[in-house]
Amino acid sequence: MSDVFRALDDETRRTILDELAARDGQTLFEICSTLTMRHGVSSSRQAISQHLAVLEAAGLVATERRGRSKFHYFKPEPIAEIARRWPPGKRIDQ
Amino acid sequence: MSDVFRALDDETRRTILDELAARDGQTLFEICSTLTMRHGVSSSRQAISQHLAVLEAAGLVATERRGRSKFHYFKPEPIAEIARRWPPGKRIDQ
DNA sequence: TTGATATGCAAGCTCCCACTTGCGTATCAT
DNA sequence: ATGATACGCAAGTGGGAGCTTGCATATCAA
Repeated sequence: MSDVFRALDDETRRTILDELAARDGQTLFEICSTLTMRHGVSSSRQAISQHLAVLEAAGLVATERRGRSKFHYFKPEPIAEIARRWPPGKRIDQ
Repeated sequence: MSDVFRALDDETRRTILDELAARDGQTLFEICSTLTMRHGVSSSRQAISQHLAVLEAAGLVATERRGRSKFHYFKPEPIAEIARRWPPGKRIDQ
């Protein structure tokens, strides 16, 4: 559970989640490309790979290997758990 | 916006939010006491004070001064924004 | 098999974050 | 005014996170 918050505490990892939420099932190289093209991110391949490992350990990304490629899928469940931990409607203030 | 994720990436700060969500409007000393009593946390007063400053900068906690006491209130809005950024029902997988 | 592709592992470096420590300030009771 | 209470500021320290670098592994095409 604490891995989720640590994983989300990084701008590059949040951008990766945005990108996977838009186009699911990308490989590492595809993610590296789209991060450089569409978003202004220009990190190395190893950096992105380590970011994906952190996201996977947190349960925010699931992976599937086919051949020499590894496809990545966004899993929104851990984020829904965050919203359930601090629901907005417990108090009546503001 | 990135301050919210950084603020949530700390076990003590998350416990403070839990505590304020349960009993809103506590002072710094009250928070120090309840953290030690109910939860197993035993941080110094200065540490808790700095944690509250981080939470306030992120918009997760609002404060109100009366006399020499400062009362702290939990604001769930930034967390609702997180849930809105990655909604669960965008895809049909899982 | 050879070479290219796609990814993984591990050590080292730098920098930021949480915590401590010491002092300072404002408010209240006596 | 004096002391006690409740909190704030700022410098210093230790540990962890992200990034790089270099090498290793596995898959596919020729």
